Amino acid sequence: MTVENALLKDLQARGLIAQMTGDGELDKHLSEGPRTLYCGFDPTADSLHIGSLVPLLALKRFQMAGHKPLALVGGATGLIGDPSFKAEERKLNTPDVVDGWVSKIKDQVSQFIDFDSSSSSAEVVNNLDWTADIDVLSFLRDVGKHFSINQMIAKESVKQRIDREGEGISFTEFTYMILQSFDFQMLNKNHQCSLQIGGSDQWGNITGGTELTRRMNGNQVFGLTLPLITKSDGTKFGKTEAGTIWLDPTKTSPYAFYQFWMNTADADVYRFLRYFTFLSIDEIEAIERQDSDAQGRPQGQAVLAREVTKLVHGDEGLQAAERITQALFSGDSSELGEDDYQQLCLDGLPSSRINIIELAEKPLTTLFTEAGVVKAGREAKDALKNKAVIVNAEPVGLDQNMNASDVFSPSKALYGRFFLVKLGKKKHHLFVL
RNA sequence: GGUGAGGUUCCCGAGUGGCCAAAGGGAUCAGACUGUAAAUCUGACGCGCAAGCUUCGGUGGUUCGAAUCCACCCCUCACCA
Repeated sequence: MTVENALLKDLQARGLIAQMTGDGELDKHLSEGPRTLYCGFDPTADSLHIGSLVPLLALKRFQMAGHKPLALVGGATGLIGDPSFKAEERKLNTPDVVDGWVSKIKDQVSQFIDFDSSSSSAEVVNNLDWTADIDVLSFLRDVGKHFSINQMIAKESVKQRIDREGEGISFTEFTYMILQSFDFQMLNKNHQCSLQIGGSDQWGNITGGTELTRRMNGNQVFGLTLPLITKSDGTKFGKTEAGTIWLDPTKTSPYAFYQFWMNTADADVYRFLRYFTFLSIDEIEAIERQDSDAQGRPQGQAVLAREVTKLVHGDEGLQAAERITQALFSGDSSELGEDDYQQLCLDGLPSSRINIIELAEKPLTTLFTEAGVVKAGREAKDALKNKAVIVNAEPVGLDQNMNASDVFSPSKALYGRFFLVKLGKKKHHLFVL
């Protein structure tokens, strides 16, 4: 579909439009003036992860184009659980747990959108506010009556739960779609919200909302979904062996976050620049061109890491991440002063304290396992055998395994207390006496 | 409810009495090559520095010896009702 609206054009050029409702009418709708749109984020953990980044940035893209974004935190829907494309029923979290997560996610969401830009100022809303006090009978009569079970069952998003033998869906989760549709209708009524955006897995829930709004409010509203982010090698985006990449800096340090983007495959990096940054398409294409002309190392990953880290963790977080990266990967740690080592700890370089007394009896393999440098002693052993372990620029072999007190003797420590351990090419850990 | 198939180490999947910590593949980790890529090659891959210790749905049993045989139980899948 060809679009006229500048914002939609940009989104399309970035590959950020999976589906749209309204057969071109959304195009006109957005061009006619500032609109209010919303995107929901359910509290399923105490932090959002990078999977939520695309919709979060999309809200910002709309805001920059003059529209008013509402970030909805699902205090109510989080109590129910979205069954869309989920293979199995999820266990319910207790209300106080969800409530705690709501406040954290409110804060997180808030940092991405502008709350002080006159007519397009963002707002954060919580769907618990309009669902908590609703009574069952009203809900069933006023809202439920508009939904056809036949249509709900036919939705692709719940199909595998309906069709598949051995897996079922509870009435609770089945109702999720109605709740989310109700949100859209309420936001339309109270905030003149006319567009909902979300991941492509939300299509069914979103169209449910446009239907309900039309029936209850008589208003035409729109939906737009963003693509599921895929990786060229087919593995799931957003996870590493070490786990999920969270937006919360205490769960994933800015340094680890930066490194995650740094490790993006060449085949994905220019696409990701389109998805995850505000760089213009022209700028991104220029980078791509330069990289393909130049021999050797591309700059795409570094640009991506810098841009996204800055968006999520601000200038300070970016600086911290770059400081560590510079110190560890430039191969020149001799430049670092005592204060710099202090700073690396604060910046989020993994570190642990060591106790000299315990060292005498402790093999290096155990020490590294306990510090979380490796998952099992075997990995450490393997690395030691391969001369892949470097402590303060000095290689350490397997023969030193039972000799920890010598390897980490105070006389060898930098500034009397620091040991920079490198295991393999990418794992760094700071041990402090 | 009936019939059939099956539950093996992170995943897939061999193994039907000792040679089994258990083939093969994937994932992962490390090395070489590189760009903190990709592809490729090499090594490791239950836990443990080691001696050694603990695994093959669960519980008992047979046996010098079981993932492999027996009994019961639990669960999954397929087809039928």
